[in-house]
Amino acid sequence: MEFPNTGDFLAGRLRDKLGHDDQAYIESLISETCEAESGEVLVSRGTIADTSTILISGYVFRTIESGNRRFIVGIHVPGDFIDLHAFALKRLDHNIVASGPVTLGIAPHQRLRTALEEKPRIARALWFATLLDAAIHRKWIQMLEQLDAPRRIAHIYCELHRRLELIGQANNRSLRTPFTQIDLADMCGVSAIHANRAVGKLRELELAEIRRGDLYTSNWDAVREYAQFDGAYLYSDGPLRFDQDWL
Amino acid sequence: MEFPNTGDFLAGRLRDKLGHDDQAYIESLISETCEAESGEVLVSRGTIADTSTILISGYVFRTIESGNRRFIVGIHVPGDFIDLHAFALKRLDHNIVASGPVTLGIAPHQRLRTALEEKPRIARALWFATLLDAAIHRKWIQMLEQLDAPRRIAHIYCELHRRLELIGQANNRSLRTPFTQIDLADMCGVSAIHANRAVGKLRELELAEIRRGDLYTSNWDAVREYAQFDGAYLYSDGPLRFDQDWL
DNA sequence: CACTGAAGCTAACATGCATCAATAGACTGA
DNA sequence: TCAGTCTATTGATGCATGTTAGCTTCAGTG
Repeated sequence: MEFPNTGDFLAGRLRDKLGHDDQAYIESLISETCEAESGEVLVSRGTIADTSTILISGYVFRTIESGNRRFIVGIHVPGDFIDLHAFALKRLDHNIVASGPVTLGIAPHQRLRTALEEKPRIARALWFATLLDAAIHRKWIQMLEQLDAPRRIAHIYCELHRRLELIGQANNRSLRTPFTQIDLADMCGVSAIHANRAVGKLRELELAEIRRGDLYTSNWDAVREYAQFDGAYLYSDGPLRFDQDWL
Repeated sequence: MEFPNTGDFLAGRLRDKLGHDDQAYIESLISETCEAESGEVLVSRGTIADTSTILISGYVFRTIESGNRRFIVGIHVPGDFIDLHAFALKRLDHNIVASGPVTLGIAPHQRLRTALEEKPRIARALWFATLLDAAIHRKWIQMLEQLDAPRRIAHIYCELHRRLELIGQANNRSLRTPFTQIDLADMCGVSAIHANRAVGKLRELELAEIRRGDLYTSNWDAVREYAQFDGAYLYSDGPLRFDQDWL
């Protein structure tokens, strides 16, 4: 299986936590890749699947529909397993939707099952990945409890920037996404109009300019301070040393 | 190891998903039990632990301190593993605090390690438990994005009621907790004054009376409808049939 | 080129919530 | 018993955000 930049981004969040051979093994779980268009529902709530999916390029949202409105409860960047839960829980409690064009890797559950049997370190790595998802969820909860709309938007971009950094795809001056202001509103739990005001406020404060989802800034540090961003929850400070501590 | 009502509540969220022998095995992971008082910090952010903890009785909060305010990002009921992450992540990104007096079971990581080696079904059950935590987190995110303060409070009580039901500790007419209005405020991301008004609104609407954390209602269905509560995200509809599907 | 639809933007008014101030009740310890 | 503290409660005021409406900008596309 050939990838755009093999091994560098795949299992991105496990970077430094797995050896090169383990990363290659995870890549071997993928039976095929496919493309999807913006807005396409990749995994539907309630569907019972026999494959799981790795995001290779682009962004996807985890969304929950409720009362004819959509809420975004999470975002994924390349290298993330986006529906590993489907493997253990069988069905998902939410939808997974492409934001912009995406490339996906398909991992049949059969291969995952074999991997869990034969490679305990892989099993722990996958568990770690789901724990990291939970840690990110907790941060979002706190963010929603604590921050006003402009800060929420800034925080979301700070988190994405850090996560892209971890897979070597971050840029010093900008962060390109296909997000609309409606998407930002659905992430922050505010109206689209208010998301627009919040974007305007970041511009007015000369912290960042957000145009069609792309964020431009000359001072990421100032943005991070404004959003009270502390990336410790991403557990990206070096290896977890599974080998010594586990099994 | 003897428990108040052995096997009935422990690994409560795995109820129906594990056989009796597996439940007994999980109980055997506990080396000792201990008590703690209200407000006691059971696990501190950043601490490196070599044990994990099961909640046997009482309630605990997951809290994040930020800007000299406390935010509650999750609640646990008896039967929950409260710091299983500490086993895989080594350190936690948040604190765990007792709400009211609690009884805890201590599971040394050494025993967990052995369990993961020897009992793949236990490993999957623990993974399932952490996935369920993540699903609950996602629901909280949606709740914070969608609902106003009175509905958030109602939703939190609905969730707790359902989770207590799953361990056979729910009551038709009431739900007893040691939560203060300040606790409710910290869960909902509103001020304590506004939490008071939200509680007042539930009273005014004759949906529920909340006094010193205890909720009394004659109509849980009405409360659930008001909070737009749908418990599907708790994955409590029968066994997952690990045996057939996994390994 | 004009048309079209989606996205971005703005204004005006209504509501949710924060904040400050003040009070009352409940528990605790001297 | 009393004082002190935590919790619950209420009113007044201002900011944050929702809602409705209408407008502009821009990227297709005919």
